[in-house]
This record gives sequence, structure tokens and C-alpha cells, in this order.
Amino acid sequence: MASPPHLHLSNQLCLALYSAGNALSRAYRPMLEPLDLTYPQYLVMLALWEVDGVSVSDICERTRLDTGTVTPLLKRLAAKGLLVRARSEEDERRRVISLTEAGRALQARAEDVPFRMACLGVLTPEEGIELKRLAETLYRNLARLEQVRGAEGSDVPGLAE
Amino acid sequence: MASPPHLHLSNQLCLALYSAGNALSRAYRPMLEPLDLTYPQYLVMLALWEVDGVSVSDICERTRLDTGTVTPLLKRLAAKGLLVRARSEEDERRRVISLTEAGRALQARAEDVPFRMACLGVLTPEEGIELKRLAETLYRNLARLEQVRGAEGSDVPGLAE
DNA sequence: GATATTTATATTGTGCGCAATATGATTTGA
DNA sequence: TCAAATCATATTGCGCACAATATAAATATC
Repeated sequence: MASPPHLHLSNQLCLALYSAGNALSRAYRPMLEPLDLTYPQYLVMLALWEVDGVSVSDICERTRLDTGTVTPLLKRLAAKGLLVRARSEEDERRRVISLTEAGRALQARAEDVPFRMACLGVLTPEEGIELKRLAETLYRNLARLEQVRGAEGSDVPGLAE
Repeated sequence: MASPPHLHLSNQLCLALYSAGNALSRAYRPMLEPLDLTYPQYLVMLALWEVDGVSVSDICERTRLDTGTVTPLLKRLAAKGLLVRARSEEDERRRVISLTEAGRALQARAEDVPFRMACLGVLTPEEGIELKRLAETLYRNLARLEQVRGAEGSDVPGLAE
């Protein structure tokens, strides 16, 4: 075994997280298929069922998705008749994303998805809560790092140099 | 708020896991860029540094990636000169994936990647261990479900009907 | 009030995830 | 021995992740 332990796949947190995340979206597939939604599309619909009439960037923030992902995704949802992508009247740069009647009606058919996921019994409630808590911590800390790294180039006037 | 709590984004374990996983592979990017590797390519190289001269399906199992992902990925790694994709002599269906000298040499340059990731300090060691444990549990249970569902169609002779 | 900067969204290109299907070699069974 | 089933890998097609770039409107600066 020429490979040192810290390079072993079995020791990688990232692989555990990566494969679990992929497996989880695969698990959603059979439940979302009747709704004609992919998993990221489901996330966007969850966001809009909470609050709609919002901008693209608002959806990106709440779903934690990228604009390059969300823009074409919204187009596909619009093509299915679930939402409309209007222009804001005050600010012509902004899009205002609003659910259609069909989009709002779909919520009823998605109601039991979380319940059916829970019924798979892949985690105890305690495990689920703890896993969510740790994943949130990881996300939050990584997001903060990204912000710092991102701001590194754009110098603050008066502080740089 | 027309949306019931179990449909709130803030209550979704899946979003926490999904966004944390994505953020984690983004965090690897600046470290893997000098090695000219993407994150999934890094996983495959980790697998090969442990054991090479193996089949495609062996790599798929150990990295938990799909054959449809791995085949073109291996072609790209071969194009970079990190490995060769030979045919097995005993079984012509099998590919035998072997590292080149350059592929083996790359391991030295990847040695400190796990250490540098740890230095980001996004999780305490205890949190990391617990998160990995829970993610492994989730993956294992979902994988078992997939096997059951997958076997549902292919009837066992003598038991079906 | 013309120019520069910022902001919001869109576009493009590469790689990955994955289901479905194809190809082609091996093994099984009649 | 020959046909059918199985197995390993490859291919195709669509959607997503994300960096880089573009566009175009709003705001700031001079």
C-alpha cells in the first residue's frame, strides 16, 4: 500500500458527503418524477411556494444555487407553465418571478414528499437533526471563506496599499 | 406564509447536505487547480494511488461514481498522460487502468491537500468525524435501498409469481 | 449631462450525474 | 454447437455546477 492514510478514500469526509448528497438526490427522483421536477427544480419551487414575486438573485440566495444554474432552470419551469418571468417596472434589469396557478397548485401534490422521504427510514430523527446541523455549520463556514477570498481582490478604498 | 413548515427550505436536510457538498468541492478547486484535476478526477486518482491496474467497475465502486461518469473522466486523465487504458488479455471486455509514471508522481504533489483542507478550519476534528459518520450511514442506507429497488424488477427464479 | 462604475441577469463552455441504450465479449443452457 | 442470457464497458442525451464573459440598465462621479 504505497498510499499514505490521509490520502485513503475511506478516510475522506468529502467522499462521504459527496456520495451521500448524490444518493439523496437520486432518492428524490422517483418521488419528483410524477411532478415532472428534478431535485434542483424542486428546491426552486420550495422557495417560490414560500415567497414568490421575487428576483432571480433572491431565489439564488435562498436555494444556495448559482445564477448560471437558476436562469436556465427558471426558463424550463416557465416552459412547463409553472411560473412567469416578468420584467420589473421600477428596475428594468430585474426579473420578477411569479408562480402561475399551475405552479401554486403543484404544492398540494408535493405536500407529502418530505413525509415519504422520512418513511424511507434511512436515518433516525436524531441522526437527521444532527447531520443537518453539522452540514449547515460546514456550509456556513465555507460560505464565509468564499466571501473573504472573493473580497480579497476587490480592494477596500483607504485600506489597500 | 402559505407554505407548510415541512416544505420550508430552512427545514430541509437535503438542502443542507446538497449545498455543503457543493461548497466543499468548490473549496477543493483552488487546491486541485495546480494539479490540473477536478474534484471527481481527484477521487479517481486517490483510488488509483491506493490500487491501480484495476477495472473500470472497481474504480466506480471505490469512488462511488457511475460508469457513465468514470469512462469519459478516465479518457480525460489518459489524455493528460496520467494513466493508460489497456484491454485485459484474459477477458477482452475488461479495461485495465494503470497509472503512468506521471500519474504516480502526481501523488507527491497531492500529499498536502488533506492537510490544507483541514487548515481551513471549517469544522473541528470532532465535528468532522461525526459528520463523516452520519454521511456514511446515510449513504449506506440509501445504497441498500437502491439495491432493493433495483432488484425488484429482476425476479428471483422460484420466488417470483 | 457625459462618462465610469456598479448591479442584475444572461450566455457560453467544460465537466459531471445519471438514466437509457448500445456494443461486444463471455458464459450458460438446451 | 449454437442460441440466449449475462457481463463489462461505452455512448447518448438532458440537466446541473460553475467560472468567465457579455449585456444592459441604474447609479455615481466628475
